[in-house]
Amino acid sequence: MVELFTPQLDTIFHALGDATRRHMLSDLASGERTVSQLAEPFSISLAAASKHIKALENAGLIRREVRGRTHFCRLEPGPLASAHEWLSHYQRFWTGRLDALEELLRREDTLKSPSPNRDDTKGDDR
Amino acid sequence: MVELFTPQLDTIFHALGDATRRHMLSDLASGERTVSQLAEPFSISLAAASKHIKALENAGLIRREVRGRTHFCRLEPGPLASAHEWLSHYQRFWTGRLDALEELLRREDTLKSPSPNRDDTKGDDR
DNA sequence: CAGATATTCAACCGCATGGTTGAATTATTC
DNA sequence: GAATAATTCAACCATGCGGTTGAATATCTG
Repeated sequence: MVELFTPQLDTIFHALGDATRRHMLSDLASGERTVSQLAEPFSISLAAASKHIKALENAGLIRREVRGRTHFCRLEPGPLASAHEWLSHYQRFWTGRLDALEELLRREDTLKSPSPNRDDTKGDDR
Repeated sequence: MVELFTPQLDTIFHALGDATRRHMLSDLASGERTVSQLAEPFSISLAAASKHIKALENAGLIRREVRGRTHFCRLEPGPLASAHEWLSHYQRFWTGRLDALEELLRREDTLKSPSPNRDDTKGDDR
């Protein structure tokens, strides 16, 4: 179907909406990192970093493996793929390319006939 | 550089982190909508919808054109493309494929250290 | 002009967020 | 066993968010 599991997208996009967390992800792109390593570039407390990491973990964006007293984090690609896929749905808007489905929708729109979904024909045109 | 203009990504991803706003965007994908039309599917006040719309506008995700007393909103693809592009940096993690940028980074990496893959254990004792 | 329509503004509420600090937990090391 | 290291927990604080309601601002219409 067109729509993904939206509550997950909520937490994924929310996690991505913070520069610190995006930076952590980009750090994790080059390999496994411990909590302290992830926290190091920022001038925030370790507790604050821990919360960020938990947000990422909660969104499924990273996975944590505890070895001894150290927590190692690794990137988990699935949710990133989901977000990417959701955005791909709008790709036609910046590429200008239409696929079959979009062409259909667009045809209806230019014909100005009542759409299948919402027939708000009460509005005047200009 | 790998990173886009991060403050913009903050607001873009934040705007996308709400199901109501994502729904509005998907509505706008089939064409121009007024504020009331955008608000209609949800059981929230018009003022609340207005705030959502302002968040989308603020992130540059939509553009507003006022004709008479009615505000028409249209999708603005640029920021969506930015978000999509940012996520694309991580595409290799779920496709297993390397893009050009990654190949470059990786080439540098393999030149520096013998470890070919992403395990860069730097001087870690034990 | 009066009234209806479309939308925003302003004040408020409850709750989540991102930050802090200090104590607690768990694991390693001497 | 005691000290140190890695991380979380708990309490707290300021700020922002998503929601509400009621008034305000334009604009269209009769």
